[in-house]
Amino acid sequence: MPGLTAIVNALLVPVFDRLQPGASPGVRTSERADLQVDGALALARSLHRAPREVAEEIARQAWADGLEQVCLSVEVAGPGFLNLTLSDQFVAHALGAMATDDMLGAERAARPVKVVVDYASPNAAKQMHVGHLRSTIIGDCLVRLLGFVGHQVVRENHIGDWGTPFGMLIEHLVDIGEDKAAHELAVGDLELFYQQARSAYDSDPAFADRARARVVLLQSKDPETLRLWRLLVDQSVAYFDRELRRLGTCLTRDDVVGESSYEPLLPKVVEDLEALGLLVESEGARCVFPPGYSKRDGQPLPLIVQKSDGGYTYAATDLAALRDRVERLGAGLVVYVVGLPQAQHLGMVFAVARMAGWLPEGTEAVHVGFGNVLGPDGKMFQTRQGGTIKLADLIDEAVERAAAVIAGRSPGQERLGADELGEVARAVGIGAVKYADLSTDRSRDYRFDWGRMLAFDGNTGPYIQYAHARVCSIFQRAGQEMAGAPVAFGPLSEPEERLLARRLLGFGDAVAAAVDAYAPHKLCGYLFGLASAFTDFYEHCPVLRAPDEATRASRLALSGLCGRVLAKGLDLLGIEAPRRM
RNA sequence: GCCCCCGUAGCUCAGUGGACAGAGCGGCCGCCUUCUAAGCGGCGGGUCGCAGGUUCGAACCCUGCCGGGGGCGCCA
Repeated sequence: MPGLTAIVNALLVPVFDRLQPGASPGVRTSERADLQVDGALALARSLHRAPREVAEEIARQAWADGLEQVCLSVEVAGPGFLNLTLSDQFVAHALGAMATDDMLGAERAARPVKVVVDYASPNAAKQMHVGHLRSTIIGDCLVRLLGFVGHQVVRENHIGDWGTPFGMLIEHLVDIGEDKAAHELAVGDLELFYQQARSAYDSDPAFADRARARVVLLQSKDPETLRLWRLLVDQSVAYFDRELRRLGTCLTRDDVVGESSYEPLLPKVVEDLEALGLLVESEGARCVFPPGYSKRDGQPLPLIVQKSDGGYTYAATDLAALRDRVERLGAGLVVYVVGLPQAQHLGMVFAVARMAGWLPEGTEAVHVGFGNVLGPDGKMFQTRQGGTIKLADLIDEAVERAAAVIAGRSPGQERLGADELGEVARAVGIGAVKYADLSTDRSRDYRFDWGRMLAFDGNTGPYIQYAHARVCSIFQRAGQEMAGAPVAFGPLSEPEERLLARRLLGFGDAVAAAVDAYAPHKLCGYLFGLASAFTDFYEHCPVLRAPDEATRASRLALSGLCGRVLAKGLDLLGIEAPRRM
């Protein structure tokens, strides 16, 4: 279903086209009117005419062309803007159409493709931390958004399960014994395991020698080494699965496609690069030099695919993965939810893939980068001791803090039972963490602050959830299901009804904006505006005690649609919407 | 030295070509016999890092500079 701006835009395009082919009406939402049209100003310039005069002419012609069907009035304002006031009938009609649309007014992708989303990507035998949390939360939201608008989404959790670190990890496993190692990994004590392996490697030359020898065994597919490696990876994956499940993500064990999966493809990547004449041997390493990248000294910067010792680099793995996703899976778009420091590396990988023809015309690879997670002090988010914050501890703390806030609610209201309180605390705590991450521009560093993310005021998860719970409360008192809310929207005579209606009709545009820019925060911003508009409406417009039956039905319809949009919006963010809080 | 990201109210952040730059928090003042006051309204608060340029119009685009962070050959 086309959005509101699209409908009005379509009405105006012929008028603009007549004055100058291709001119854009520039319809947008506005604080001064239901919709605003900016295009007359730009048009006036290229026609060398007075802007207000052009605006008047457009208004007249558009009115005759059918704008009358949807608008109560069109006014020329300021230097030449058109302010549109939509007619009540049209707003009511649009709301009705939205309420009966299973996309709630969002538009399907014009060209649906298979999209691979590469996200989360923790390292086997290593703790998951806040960096993985960001990738996971943002990636999961994009998976939901892209799927919602009709793309076929393939999730890939590209875990680090191959390479030189596994020599020392396997030797450490051998040293402490398989049973003990399995136990440590199973209970999620990966930090300890990794650090011990690391320190043995750094301090014990004999251990380091064994570790290096083990890498060779692993690469030559020695059966016993592979068995031990498998043990490490399986335990790690089981641990990741538990944490990701608790977080409430779309990722499952089936989505784990580790670096090792691409290992068999690496020789062919290098062979083919060589056959294409792209491979250059430099200082013993085998490299590709994509144009546009340079080193400190201004010389071309290589993407090293094979080291001088014959080992493959992660550039080779990334190339193999990208190639596999396009060639075998048939991906038209591959999205990498990876930290911003990887921008140059991924840019080079994409460039080389293009040069090699592995990323043909019409297919696209996108780096959806993100900034660091900072602590409340503005420095890297760490424990007081300077250690990594475990994802599991973070989730525990979120749920505990949410429970404390919920338990401290003002007296005189219905108390939640212990079971429900636990469930709500889980939804609110985890939702707060996710929302805080998603609600700011992902390319910036973001400051992790418990107090702010769990506040019930402002652009927070709990605030949106609370607005939804209030809608549910109305329906509970009315003895109705929200899903079965009326879809007949009345006159909307109060300003708060009107504003709520306008905000509701913006859902499709908000989804499109978030998808187009891979920017979840645009959806968050929309939901905050909607929740605010609902709260305003709720304060000023009694629903169940409305003055008359028609108003009551209309307000119930508005509430119901709002509740559904809030729930859907939260769902797209990967956040639950409890019915009571 | 080159490249990338960031710089907006005391704080945390929206806004990336359109009308007087917005929100939340914090501060001050109001609002609960009324569908959840976990809320709402009001007041105060900004040379949009600096300087040029393009444009009818710039926080937004271009150039230079300042400040913070990151990257720049065999770790991933």
